Amino acid sequence: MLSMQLPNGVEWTAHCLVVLEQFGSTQPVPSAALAEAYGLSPTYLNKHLQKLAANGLVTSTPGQAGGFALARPAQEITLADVVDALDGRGPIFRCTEIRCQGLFKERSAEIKASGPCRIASAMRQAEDAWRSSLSQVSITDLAAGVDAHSRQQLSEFIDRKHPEGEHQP
Amino acid sequence: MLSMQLPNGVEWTAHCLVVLEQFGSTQPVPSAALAEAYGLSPTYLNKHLQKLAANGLVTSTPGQAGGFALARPAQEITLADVVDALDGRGPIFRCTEIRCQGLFKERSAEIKASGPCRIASAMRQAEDAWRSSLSQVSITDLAAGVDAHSRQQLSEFIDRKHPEGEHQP
DNA sequence: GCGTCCGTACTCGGATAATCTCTGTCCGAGTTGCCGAGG
DNA sequence: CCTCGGCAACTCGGACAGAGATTATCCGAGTACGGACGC
Repeated sequence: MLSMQLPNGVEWTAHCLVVLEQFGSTQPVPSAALAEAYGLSPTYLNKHLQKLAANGLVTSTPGQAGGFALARPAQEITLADVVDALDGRGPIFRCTEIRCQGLFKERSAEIKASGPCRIASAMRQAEDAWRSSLSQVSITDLAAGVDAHSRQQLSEFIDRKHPEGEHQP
Repeated sequence: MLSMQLPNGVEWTAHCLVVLEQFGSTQPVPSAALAEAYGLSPTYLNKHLQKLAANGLVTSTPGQAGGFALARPAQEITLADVVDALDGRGPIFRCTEIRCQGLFKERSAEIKASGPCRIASAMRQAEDAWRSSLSQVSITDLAAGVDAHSRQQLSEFIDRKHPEGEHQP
């Protein structure tokens, strides 16, 4: 038995967003290229990117030479946005108010009037700390950690897929 | 589609620990009584309490008049301990190092040498903030939020199950 | 030579199975307390 | 009256199904580019 963990699509799309940052909002990158670059399942990655598009993080352009591109400046996209988009911003801890059940069913109104459940409060506070930490990390910060060699390698690979205005007889 | 959330056993056992705090480490409380008090599944709650016992949070005494009791002072048991015991202290975010896969498979050593993955670092930092917040809330703090009427109601209910030295012809 | 039309190839997008964790339930092993018999 | 043995009931503990979410995959709808045709 392992433990609670958030969908691994978060990791995938986070890396993809860093790649998209490298190419700006002008040049769309197909999901198939991103998947091939990182050795991921193309269709499944596409599914995750769709969620990001539905939440307004990236724009999707269909047709030839289409793909995904950042919808906003990279500084304005944070890890919290990614998690919210993929995981549905639902609270990690869902209070079912069991303090008002069983023996205490009759007094639920009285109990709730005496104050909020402290367990739920503590959990929410911890979750706020988590989200706050995530919201302070933008795609720009993440991109700064990629070494130059990898960036160049990516650039060449994507440009090979998009012969945008050069060579080839 | 809902969202990632931690097992609801956390909520159950947290409330149960508050009850156990009320009775101290002297008087064991059966899991069946706790389940009936809060209207929960007796066997499933038992399963969760077993995990707490396995992690040294509570002591389990078998036989008649047995049950569960706190293994440590309530101040020394925090919500972080509960989450770790039930959820297996595994990290929420598991980095699979996809930055070293696909195109970059050949250069994995070089990339890892250039520094840790910033996505993983940010995630770990956020998780640390979460754990830190949880570790600052003890069972004592939670017990302070229970109204007196509920405490008395619980005391009467449990004592009725444990006629410890009084009445009955 | 230029504009228009059509075909093709590529993209995203949603609908469809397989796998795994969590949820819930059951029954067995072990221990304690009680009751009766014996000294 | 005290001690010992057996019985019964209750407890925890782990093994056994079911539901839900995540993971993974496939195929269809739509769009933009490229070339061919007609003017």
